[in-house]
Amino acid sequence: MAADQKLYVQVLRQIHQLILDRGLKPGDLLPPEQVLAAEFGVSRNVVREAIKSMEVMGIVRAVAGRGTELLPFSMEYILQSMLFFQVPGNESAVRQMFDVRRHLELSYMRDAFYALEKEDIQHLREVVDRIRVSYEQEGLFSELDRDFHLTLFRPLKNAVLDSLMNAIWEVDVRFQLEEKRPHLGDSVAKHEAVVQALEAHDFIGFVKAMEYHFSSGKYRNPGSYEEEVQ
Amino acid sequence: MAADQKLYVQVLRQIHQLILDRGLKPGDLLPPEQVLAAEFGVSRNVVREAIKSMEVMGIVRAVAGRGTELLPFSMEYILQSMLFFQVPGNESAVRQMFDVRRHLELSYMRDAFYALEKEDIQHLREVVDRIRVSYEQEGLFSELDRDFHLTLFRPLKNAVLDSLMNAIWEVDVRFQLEEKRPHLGDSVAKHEAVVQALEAHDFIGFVKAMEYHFSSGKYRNPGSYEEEVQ
DNA sequence: AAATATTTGTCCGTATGTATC
DNA sequence: TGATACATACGGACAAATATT
Repeated sequence: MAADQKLYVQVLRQIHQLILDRGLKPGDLLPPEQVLAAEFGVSRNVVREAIKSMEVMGIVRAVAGRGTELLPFSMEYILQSMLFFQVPGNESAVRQMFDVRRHLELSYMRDAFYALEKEDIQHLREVVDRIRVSYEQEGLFSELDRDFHLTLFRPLKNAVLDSLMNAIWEVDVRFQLEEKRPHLGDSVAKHEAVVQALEAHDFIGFVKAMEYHFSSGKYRNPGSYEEEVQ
Repeated sequence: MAADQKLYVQVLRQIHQLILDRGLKPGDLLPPEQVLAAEFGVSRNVVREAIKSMEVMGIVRAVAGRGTELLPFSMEYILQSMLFFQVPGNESAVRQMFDVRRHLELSYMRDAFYALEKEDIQHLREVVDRIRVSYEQEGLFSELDRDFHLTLFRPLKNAVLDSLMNAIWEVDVRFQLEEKRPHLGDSVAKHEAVVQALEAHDFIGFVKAMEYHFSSGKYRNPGSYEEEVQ
């Protein structure tokens, strides 16, 4: 019976506590299901439900014949649930995600500008050049675009931010809500402007280019308050 | 055997497809486990594993004797996994979360300012007044603080943003990483400044107050580029 | 109000495929 | 190659919670 909460949730927490107590790190194996079941005094079925739940969250990976392995931090599993909520009538969730992404990028661009190394900028340059000739291949543009934006903010070394943006891009690639194909030339120019500003170490130009990048018909201009404050 | 992927994942997708096909909305009930098991040609255990996975992701809620109900959009379940990754050596994830929250709030504050209604501001005023006398009760301050910030951005009607911030606050309440108790008076002043600016319809004051709010010893000042651009 | 049916919750046992040694 | 350990998957059974009549 559900004394306080469901059994498999309690087991979930007990496993979590066990991870903490034993100081298990990514790559380590959890005790076998049978052992856990015996230790917690529950059936293997309940342990399985708990572990399967952890698996879809990207916390562990269970492989037959080997064991259940702890994985490094990730939030990619967000995609899983996003797909579920992608039912007709709730498609606004995708637009809201894009809105969050736009705000995040514009908000973090300052830190990113100063964190980017030469190699990063060089990589961005290569990506833009490849974008220019990516007209033909289906889906290639999305991948390059994603690479571009993730590279921008990777130097910040914020795993939460990385994972979040990655998840949002995953949604983007699948739903192609932005349909950039029609104005791909436009998009090339926008990315080109960003890279050029970076190569010139021009922060102001970088800010302008980023705001320009997000000012397409699909996106509302987020506005800036620098003309109001001071 | 795992032909392509694990069976419960396939069932997960089949259930998803079923939701789409039948156009199930939040509040609707999924078919019983036995029916699903029969329909998909798998054991009931596998169906349960799939459903439990959906449950921890906040997609459904299974209640004994009633059925499995579809839930409205949410991202609160992120908390579940964040807690797991909170193992020693990875505690930076929490700080990264706070950093993301700070950027989100500062980035969205403009939209929030213009979206806030009178009732919202009134509610904020009440919360601040209650914060002032929340010294004694343990944990009360955190709840009020959370209420304050969520109220700020709720008028934006962005479920993704709401859910995200809610999850981050959940982490905050649990870990109390910011330990505001020592300088609670300081915190009262910061919230007070925000509300006063809102009550006076003073956008610039609002911006200053928000930046002031996030400028404590714990938080790095995110900086602003208005003095550089233009 | 009470009996009955439905549905999830939990357990047990067993067989099989697979990775590791 | 074989043996072992482990996750995978199945089926049946009963309890507990809820809904229905």
